[in-house]
Amino acid sequence: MAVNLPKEERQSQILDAAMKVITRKGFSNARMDDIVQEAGLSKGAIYHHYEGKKDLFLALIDHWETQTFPDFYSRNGKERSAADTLKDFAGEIIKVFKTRSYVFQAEVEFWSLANQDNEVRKRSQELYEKIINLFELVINKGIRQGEFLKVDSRITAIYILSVFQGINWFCIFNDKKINAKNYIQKSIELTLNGLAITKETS
Amino acid sequence: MAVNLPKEERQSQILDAAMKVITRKGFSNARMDDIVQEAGLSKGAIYHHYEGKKDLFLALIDHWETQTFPDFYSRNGKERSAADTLKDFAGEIIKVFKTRSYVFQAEVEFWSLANQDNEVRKRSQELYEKIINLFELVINKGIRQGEFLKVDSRITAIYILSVFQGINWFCIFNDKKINAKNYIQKSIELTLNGLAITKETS
DNA sequence: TAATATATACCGACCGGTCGGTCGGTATAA
DNA sequence: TTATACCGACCGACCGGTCGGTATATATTA
Repeated sequence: MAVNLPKEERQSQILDAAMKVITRKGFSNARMDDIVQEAGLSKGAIYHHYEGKKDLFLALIDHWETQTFPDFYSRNGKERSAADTLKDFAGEIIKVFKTRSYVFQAEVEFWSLANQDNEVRKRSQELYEKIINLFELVINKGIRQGEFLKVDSRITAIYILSVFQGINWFCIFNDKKINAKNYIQKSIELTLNGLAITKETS
Repeated sequence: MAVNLPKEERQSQILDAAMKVITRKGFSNARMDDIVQEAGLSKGAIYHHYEGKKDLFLALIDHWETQTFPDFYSRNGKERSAADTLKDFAGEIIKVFKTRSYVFQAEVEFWSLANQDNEVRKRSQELYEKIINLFELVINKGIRQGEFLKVDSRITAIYILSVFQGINWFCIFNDKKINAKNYIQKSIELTLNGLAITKETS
């Protein structure tokens, strides 16, 4: 029998296992027994910490938030220009893609389930609102400082979010012609080009 | 008992029903019996036309392609500029969103399942490659005619695809501040701004 | 310090509802 | 008469969840 661990550690262990299994097989095809096996624990252990499969998934959304972009929120430093901050974000995306691309596969699952379940929708939206707000902050700063055109910050934030989500293409499909890093780099260039008041020749 | 229909009509009827149920409940939660009921037929009828649930879903991908953007491919007329053609695409997206927004919800399901199943991945990618190729055609035309910067056409095509996919935000979540039409319009503006050689003041 | 009691963490065999798929049959068309 | 289309009761594998139990940690008492 596994030695008793502090609640937080054990739950983190379970969530990590759930993340692996669910991103690989999808929520519905992921059996609780798969997660049990991946975690190296037992059904009892998991049901001791979570009420059920859905509860576990909801916890996974929060877990995703805290784990995936730990450096995201600290990137909005005062000394950097808005454009540079957005480039930093792009760099973070590339970094995460290289080390933990399952992060993006998880997102696909979030969206799919958000479409079917109100609680998942609510939690997912809360998560994305935070990211959108962060983007808006940067965009508004860029506008204020005369760096960017006077665009609608929320629309533009969703725009950038969507462009970043495009990385999913490279997580799910096989693209032999271009790679994710290239996509993100060129994309952020294009976006900044569209936002900039004076056009840079690349 | 339902009157025998021509194969194509009956299959289309089944696929329409499957589309409705699957976009609402997701593939796994959609029961064959749900589809049976929605179609107003019987299990026997559906299993007569399709080998099983997965086979039905694969057929749905093809069905999606032919049904959703009937006007997409005809939009690339020679007389219109590349920018205008992209604007036309955006207009199509808005039109589809208004009349059949489930189309975009279906895409989320495609991506989710493509991540888990090779056949679904293959078919989905084939579908998207066609769209990407179409976009590339327009982008290359824009470059050739001195309208656009000399960007990588494939990356840019995926970029635009991603921006359009952003409409899913409005299909799945509740955005009280902005709407899908606005998003698409401003987005295509931003994108064209980024691509354009001479900057238009909006 | 050891013995005892209580609470918490963990185990895994088992249950029972669900749902994809089957198949013997009937209706319709050729 | 034959072939095709359609019907729907039924089967059984599968899997989320349960629960009686054991192990470990913590508190209490002698």
